[in-house]
Amino acid sequence: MAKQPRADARRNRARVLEVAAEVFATDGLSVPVHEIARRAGVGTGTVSRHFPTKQELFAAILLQRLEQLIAEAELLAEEQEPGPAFFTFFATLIREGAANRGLAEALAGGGYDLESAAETAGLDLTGGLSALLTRAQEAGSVRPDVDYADVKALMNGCLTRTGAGTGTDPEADAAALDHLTAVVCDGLRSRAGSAID
Amino acid sequence: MAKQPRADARRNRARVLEVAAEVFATDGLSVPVHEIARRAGVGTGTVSRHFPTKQELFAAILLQRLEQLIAEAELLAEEQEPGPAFFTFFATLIREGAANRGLAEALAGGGYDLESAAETAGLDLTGGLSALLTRAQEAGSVRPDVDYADVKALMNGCLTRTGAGTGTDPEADAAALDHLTAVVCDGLRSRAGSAID
Amino acid sequence: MAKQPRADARRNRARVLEVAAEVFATDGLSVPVHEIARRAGVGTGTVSRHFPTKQELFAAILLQRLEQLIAEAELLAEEQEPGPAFFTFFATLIREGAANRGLAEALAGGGYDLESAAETAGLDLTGGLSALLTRAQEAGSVRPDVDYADVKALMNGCLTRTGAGTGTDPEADAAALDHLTAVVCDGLRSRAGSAID
Amino acid sequence: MAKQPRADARRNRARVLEVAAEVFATDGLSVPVHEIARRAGVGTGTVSRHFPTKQELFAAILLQRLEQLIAEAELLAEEQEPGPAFFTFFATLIREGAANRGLAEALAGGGYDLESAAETAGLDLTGGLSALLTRAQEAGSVRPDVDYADVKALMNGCLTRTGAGTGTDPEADAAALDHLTAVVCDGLRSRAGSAID
DNA sequence: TATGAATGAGGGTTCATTCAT
DNA sequence: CATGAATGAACCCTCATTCAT
Repeated sequence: MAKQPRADARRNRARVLEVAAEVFATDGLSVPVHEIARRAGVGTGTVSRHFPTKQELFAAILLQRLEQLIAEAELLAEEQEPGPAFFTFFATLIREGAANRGLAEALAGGGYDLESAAETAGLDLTGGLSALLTRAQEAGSVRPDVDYADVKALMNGCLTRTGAGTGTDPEADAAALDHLTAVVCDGLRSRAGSAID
Repeated sequence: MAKQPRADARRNRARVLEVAAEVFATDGLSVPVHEIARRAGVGTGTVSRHFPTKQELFAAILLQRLEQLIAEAELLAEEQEPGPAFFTFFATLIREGAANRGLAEALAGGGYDLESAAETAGLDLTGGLSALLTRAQEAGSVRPDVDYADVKALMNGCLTRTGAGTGTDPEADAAALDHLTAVVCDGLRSRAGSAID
Repeated sequence: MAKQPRADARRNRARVLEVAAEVFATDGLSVPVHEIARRAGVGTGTVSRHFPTKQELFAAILLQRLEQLIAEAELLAEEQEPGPAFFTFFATLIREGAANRGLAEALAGGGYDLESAAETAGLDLTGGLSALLTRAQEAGSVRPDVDYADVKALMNGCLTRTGAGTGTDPEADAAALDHLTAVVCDGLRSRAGSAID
Repeated sequence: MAKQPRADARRNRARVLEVAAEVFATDGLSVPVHEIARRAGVGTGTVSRHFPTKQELFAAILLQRLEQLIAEAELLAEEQEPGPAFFTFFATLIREGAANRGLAEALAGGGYDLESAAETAGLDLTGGLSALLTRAQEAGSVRPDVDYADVKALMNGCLTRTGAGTGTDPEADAAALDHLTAVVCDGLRSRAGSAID
């Protein structure tokens, strides 16, 4: 059992995480580190000490969130029927991403390779979602010819809807996003053949 | 007899466009202008002469491509039934974007406002796709409760599938993309109600 | 007890100011920021940190000097008769500008809008000099048909005398400048009619 | 007698001179060479062929003007009394400079050493003005304790009045300039002692 | 450990001058 | 000769990272 870091160090680390999460969520991953330090009320050096690289800060933020999401996935897997579990989780991810610009950027692959970071960290979003997907497919709730990558792509697509609709009515945006989510879920459920008419 | 620009200038301009198109397609819109100049074997000033601003270089490349695509859209609108016209064009856009990281970034809105650039240039991708969509909906080939933004979002989503394709087997990637496209088209076609089961 | 900036930062800032003041005084406002950094023995980023913009560096140097000069003007206004107060201050400005190419450039309006920068900073050179002028005119020490712009122009004129002084004998230059200043002051004092004879 | 350049070359040279004179007069010496070529309807290479360096273009323009002015000075010297000759020429220079931003910049020493260029070219503005000045001083029309450099400085001063008054009423500007000129002439005429009151 | 100042490479753009056509 | 495209150094500014205090 490793020695605990000093209490103030732990507090600072937590504070940086908290602020960075907010800032990345609001403004995306390209916010200068400097800005995060400023808002957290610490020096830039403090950020760098805890997260030697901006990428590592991304990882800490995003993987932390991912971990919670995976936990939710597991809970859903236990508590609900395969179909609803999958669809609920899918919608959750989308709402999450819509509320979190940085997460959306990372999921879309822009400028930060979340997937491999997760893998390195031993997290398995892929696994969590994959498991839900597979079960839903086995239960016949989701068409069998889609895979994890497809689902992720559809999720990313939904997320770009939000990006575009800035400056208008946030409630309308949210409604439109929910509607699109529903449409996509419909598509995933449908068992139709797929010739192009 | 219009006054032609000098032959060597045309060659260089073409070379810059060609190289930039390649580089943007491969590496995205954030490659330094300097790098494009280097690969084209010209000085940075030469790039700036032909395209005074990086944005104008984007425009030259992307709008040229867009123009062709819009022409295709119009052709399809004339020659095919509403449904197939829409779905074919949708698939075309996706294949195009998948082969072109820069285009995909621009379509997704990251770092370059393609939409308004197109508008300025008198191009109307929105209009082209919108028209196809509306007609397909009127013909009953596409569910009536999706709009242009939804379609664009789904397109963007498909495009992120490629991004993830970790370079293993390009043919498999292309096949997977086509499959996803087909799935999405299915979804757009389905007339089902949309309760989350 | 106000929070002091760090000692080394203060030293560097001071060093940059000092070097920049020297360099601008000697070589004018068009010296590259890079050069100032080099001579100060710091990186370009250090200059930018303290003075985010070249203009702000100008401001820091010139307004500081201006502030002192305005204070002098106010002191003179209180302690001396209107005439001497005005003429002394006028001569002071000229000597100052003669020793400071950057200040002279800024006063002449070349490349940096000192006037409006001063206004923004709450400084009012115009006001200071204007007030002295008006009072001297009311006291009958300065001919009533000149205005602030005239005075400023005459000052600028005197300053170009130095510019020409081809480096031969600095003492002789200074003497010549003082003499010219005296001549101009004579002219401002004279009450004669002004037909061109 | 050297061989004449080709007729079209002579025409081009003349055209460039003409346009450059206009442009420098209007916009100052910092206009890009490119812009002059463009307005003259020639290639940049043509400008460079005739005037290998921007400085040489300055010289050609400004010295040509200077030559005319010197001729005027000589004419005045012959045809008028010493005093009026001097004052008239002085006023002429000022009006010239006020109408010619480039000339004013050069006279003020900003970015181009007109004086030494003139010397190199065998022109002697100094001489022309100096001669007028000396004669006027000998005739008792100008105070004896000013020299050529003083006069030039006063002229430059007058010229900065114009620079400042942009954007308002051009006629008022011209009137103010004439008034200032008259004031300065008064000062040059005055025989008063010059203690600072 | 925390700080935040220092660093310096890297970005896009401009322009006097050169040189192939 | 004329052309104007090509050049590339120079400019100012940004920011992730390092390191003296």
